[in-house]
Amino acid sequence: MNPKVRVRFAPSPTGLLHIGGLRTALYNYLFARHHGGAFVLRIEDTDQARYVQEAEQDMLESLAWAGLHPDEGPYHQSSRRERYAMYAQQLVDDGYAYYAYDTVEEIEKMRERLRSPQNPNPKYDSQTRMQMRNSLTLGELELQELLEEGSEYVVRLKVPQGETVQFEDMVRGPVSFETDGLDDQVLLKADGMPTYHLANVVDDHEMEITHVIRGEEWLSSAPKHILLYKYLGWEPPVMAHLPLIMSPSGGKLSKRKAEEEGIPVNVRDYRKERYERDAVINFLALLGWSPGDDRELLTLEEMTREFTLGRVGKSGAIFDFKKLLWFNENYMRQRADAELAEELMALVRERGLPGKESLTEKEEKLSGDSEFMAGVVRLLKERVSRLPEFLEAGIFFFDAPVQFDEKAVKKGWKEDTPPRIIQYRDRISGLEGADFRADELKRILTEIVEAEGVGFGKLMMPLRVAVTGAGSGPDLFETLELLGRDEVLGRLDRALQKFA
RNA sequence: GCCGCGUUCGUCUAGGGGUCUAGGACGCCGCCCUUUCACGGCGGUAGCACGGGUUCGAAUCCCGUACGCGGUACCA
Repeated sequence: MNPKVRVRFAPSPTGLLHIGGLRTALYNYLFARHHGGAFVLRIEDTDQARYVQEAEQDMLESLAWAGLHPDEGPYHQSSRRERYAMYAQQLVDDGYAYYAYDTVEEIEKMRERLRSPQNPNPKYDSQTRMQMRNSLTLGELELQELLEEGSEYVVRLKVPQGETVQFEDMVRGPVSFETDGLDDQVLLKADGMPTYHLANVVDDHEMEITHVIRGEEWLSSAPKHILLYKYLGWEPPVMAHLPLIMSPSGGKLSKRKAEEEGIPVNVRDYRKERYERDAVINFLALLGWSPGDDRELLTLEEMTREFTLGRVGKSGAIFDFKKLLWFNENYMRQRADAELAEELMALVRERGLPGKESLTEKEEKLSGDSEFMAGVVRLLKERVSRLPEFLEAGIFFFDAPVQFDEKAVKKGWKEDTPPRIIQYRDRISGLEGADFRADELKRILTEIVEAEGVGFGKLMMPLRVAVTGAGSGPDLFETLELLGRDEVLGRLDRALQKFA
């Protein structure tokens, strides 16, 4: 336990919370909780052009859904601009940064001029800065003039030449960069907003963040941050760069790729599709981390107890959707039927039944009957992976089948079938209320097939097709019981007519 | 191109010099259970990227190659 530990999750509100972002948040959360420290939420809204209105709300809701409750925040960088400007000025005053007046066109011109096969992306760096228009190259007078004109400028970090920046990454071990490979990063943009680099360093310091746990895409900019801490006279936090979540086809799991491969990418989608919260968390935790033994199903508490950065892997992890489903099945089956039924009912209220424009009175009544819905859950629980699938797999519970599985019909409905169905129909039609039970229904069927001297399937198969439209499904007698006598009789009559 | 990071079954991973003829999980395949389908049980398939070292001994340490990924913006 180290109560001094403070970590932050710092998403930028440029879109909905990404599933990879949730994992980063989770690892931060687990680390903080493991050490009894604080988990801080900070919104990095320094890019006004890419700001998305609903993003922040979504982050908050998604984090809450995931159960990752921040101890502090959300803090907003947009409301702290004076701080950044102040430190940027300090850096300039101390000679670690400078004003640059180059327009984007001028920079682009420089790039075009220097671009070559060997150097496809020329940088604004110690090699080129003396050829640009900045406070290092411009004369006193010219500078004065620009200032008076109110010309736009940015503040750039003056990266030193020939130095090596080294730091210890908690996931990767020692990492080092040559400053010659770094560019003179813009710290303060022309609109007065800081870039991520300045803002995150200032905030992490002022918010007393002890450990920066973030995605590997930040590894390359870490040396710039280390430099900034040094120039600002601050102790840098411990860094930990997490491996990326990859798409099955390779590469970072981007929105486009994920969607192409049928993987929901926004946490909101998981909420909407009613994935089990614990399943998503458990799955994400194990995507890049392991408790060190063979356990796979872990509670948040267990994960918290076991979590250390040392057990986080170094290589990217491919998002295995099937494994997520396995976790989802596991957690879903642990829940009570009644509870799942409640959720299912809410789902129906929200989006109706699959394939139906609107609900009929009967559908309305059935889907609002918690006992009936719990029955649907009970019969289908071992056969579906996600909550909405109860509706898809159990649509026949609400209405007599319209479509009949052709193969099942062909296989099960023979010449001699109708008389047996009629026989069964007549027998069960005599069952009153409470007698219309699975065991009784099975007994009667057994009697008939035995009397006829045929196998169970001879009657069961056509019966199932007639009632559900499919060749397979949950226990037939339980299904009949749940459907109720009148409904079953009606369906049998319809089928008899249809296949006559 | 340059810089950085990485590389154990198809996938997620355990493994941190001998106990590894490399363990678990998902997936896949088969068998059992069940006169359906699932669930469950049992079993199987499959991997240390490659090449050099170091060492009595290397999946484990070092170097190189290959491949992958990330970065290379007044985006985060």
